Amino acid sequence: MVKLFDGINPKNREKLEKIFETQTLHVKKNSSILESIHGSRLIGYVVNGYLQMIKNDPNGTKAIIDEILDEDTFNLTFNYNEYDIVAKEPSDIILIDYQNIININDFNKDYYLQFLKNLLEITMTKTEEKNERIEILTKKTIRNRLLEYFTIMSNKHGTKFIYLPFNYTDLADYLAIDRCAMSRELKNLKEEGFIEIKGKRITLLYEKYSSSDPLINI
Amino acid sequence: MVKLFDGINPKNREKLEKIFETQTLHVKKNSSILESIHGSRLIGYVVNGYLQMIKNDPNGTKAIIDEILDEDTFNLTFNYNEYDIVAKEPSDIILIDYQNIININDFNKDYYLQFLKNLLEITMTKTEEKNERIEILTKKTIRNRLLEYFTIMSNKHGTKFIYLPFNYTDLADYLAIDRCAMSRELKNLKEEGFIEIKGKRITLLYEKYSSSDPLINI
DNA sequence: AAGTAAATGTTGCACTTGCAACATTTAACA
DNA sequence: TGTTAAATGTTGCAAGTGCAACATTTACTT
Repeated sequence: MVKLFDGINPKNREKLEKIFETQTLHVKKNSSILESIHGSRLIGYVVNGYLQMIKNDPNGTKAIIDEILDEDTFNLTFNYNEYDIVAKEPSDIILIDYQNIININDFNKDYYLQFLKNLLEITMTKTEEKNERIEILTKKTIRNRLLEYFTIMSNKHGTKFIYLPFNYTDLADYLAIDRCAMSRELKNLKEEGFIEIKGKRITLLYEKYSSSDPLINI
Repeated sequence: MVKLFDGINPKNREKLEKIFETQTLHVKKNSSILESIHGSRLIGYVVNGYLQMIKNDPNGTKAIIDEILDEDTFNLTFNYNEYDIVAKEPSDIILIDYQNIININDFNKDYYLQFLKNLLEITMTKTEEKNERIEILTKKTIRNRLLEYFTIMSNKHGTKFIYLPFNYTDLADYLAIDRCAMSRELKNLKEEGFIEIKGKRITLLYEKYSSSDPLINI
């Protein structure tokens, strides 16, 4: 997985940060970064910590739009749509105004080009991740969403073991289903012998899954 | 909306296409492009036409992952996840192997930089669009999905009139809901006086919408 | 270690929605 | 223009799920 400053030595990275006029942010757990930022489009780089891009409904429903882990990058645009970035863990972030990246025209240092390519690569990968997310959310039943999620995770890491990257409450939010109903369905899947659960480790006991055919047990 | 070759004159565009070894594709209506491509990661540019990135479930459920209109750009990666690109209208496409874009190192022509910036800009905007999609799919009821979609479209164009970019069958697929159930709910919304429907033109009759509060009529 | 908050497990019930089956309208095309 | 296909409208019903309310476990905090 490419990171934002890959292939750029510390000295050149420092130069870049100066040119971009980056600002550094230390965010406490459970606090938002919205009040401490300005600009119309920002690139954020998480040095360490864990962020969530969320959209709060007035009715209390929390939609997890994106999750941003260590050394990950996100972009935030301020328009008609208001998202919030909340630190689930204490986080250190670097913020760059997108315009400062783009407006550099005759700066033909190779590390600037490298930076652009990194950012492009990261953004494209992000798009693919979002495609997967969309694919999951397209499933109509809780069972199919869970199985689709498991299958994707399993394929991604090439093993039948899945370590959930977040807790079950957040997983329910991520899959956009009711936590209690999810809990019920996980129990069903366990009892029917399709999965095994030990804390945040889930083992897939089925060979192949398609949402139409019955599951094939091994 | 930035397009892939914006700010690049025809002569330089031609040079770029040569260096990138682009291939041109003419796709008939309702046919897939999967069989005619190779590479591990592709950038596609739709000269004219209309494409859909879809994921077919064995049970016949069609998930619309992305829709690609005229002069739009998409990226396609071949990994564990198999998507299909289908032309809903006869389309002309330019395909570029992503590696050919990235592997150019000491080519410091300004139009190459411009191209990279365009691609970056487009990809970021794409990410935001997918965020909106995710936001919609996060809603748990048909009514809320419809209203969220309408609100986003309305805000985007700054008017209370919405012209659906596709037919109702596809809209249902896009919102990942049953077409019949959607038809039923649209009827309800009409009868309750929240919207007005004339073909593919929908007029919003409410001032503000939040999925918790009751709708405010005007 | 005690006390509090957060996360997880459980279950009944009302309601929404997917599904199926069919009618009707509109579009496509020879 | 007539014929066929596609899109849209309608509705009963069974099934799945959100919601609420609560029990229990685990994680924090001082």
